[in-house]
Amino acid sequence: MELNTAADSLAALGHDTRLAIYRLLVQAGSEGLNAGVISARLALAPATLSFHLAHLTRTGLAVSRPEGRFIYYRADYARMNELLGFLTANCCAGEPCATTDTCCPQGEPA
Amino acid sequence: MELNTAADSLAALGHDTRLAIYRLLVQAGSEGLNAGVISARLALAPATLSFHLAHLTRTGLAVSRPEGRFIYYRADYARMNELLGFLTANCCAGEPCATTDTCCPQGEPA
DNA sequence: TCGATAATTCCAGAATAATGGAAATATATG
DNA sequence: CATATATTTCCATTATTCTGGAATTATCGA
Repeated sequence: MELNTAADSLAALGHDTRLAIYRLLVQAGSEGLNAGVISARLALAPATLSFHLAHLTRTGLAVSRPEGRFIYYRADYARMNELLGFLTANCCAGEPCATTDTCCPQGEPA
Repeated sequence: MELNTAADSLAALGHDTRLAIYRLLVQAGSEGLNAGVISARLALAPATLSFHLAHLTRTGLAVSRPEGRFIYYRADYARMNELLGFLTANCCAGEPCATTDTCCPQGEPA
């Protein structure tokens, strides 16, 4: 993953409202949630929600699927894990990193 | 970790220059790097670097330690892992999430 | 103590992002 | 077909963030 792409994704998550939306999607699982449900749960104006959903979708963190009049959004878990991997990759300068404070509790990722 | 705090941290990482700085710190390990080294490696104006380092420090992702005329910065790995944990917590709506595409390859975190 | 080096703070201009009302698009239902 | 519902797009306003030159603070070495 390019630094540039990772930064875009992190910026997408770096906003209270978008992060709240994203967490709903992560928790919702593979079914996802439609825009109306999200709008109701977070009390967001439709235009505002649309703006943020578009942002999450543009960066690949969320994926949309039309279903009749509704549009369902779900978190792309593969994308999420790529992003998490990017942050920890090549960490700790070769120190045994599972023991250096709490870096990489599962050991240095590939 | 509060949503609000997580969003601030993610926003801090959601900028090309800051993410580049943070990755240098993550790779540098517990010694960290001083501002001059970072400035040289990324070709940043001192004021600009200072601004971004302050941002990373304010959110707790980086920690500074003065050493003579130099100020060393290092990544706070514990903080990083809290943040990563926040993103995946309660994921996948109870589906067996290690098998749902690639969510939580190590299984649902606590 | 003085000059050099490291880094920060101050500041203002430039750029970018967020918000939500209103109009537009699309689908469903009677 | 007409109406209701779901969502998006358009647009203008407001707010926030980024950038880097210049001044400032602090430490080092001769």
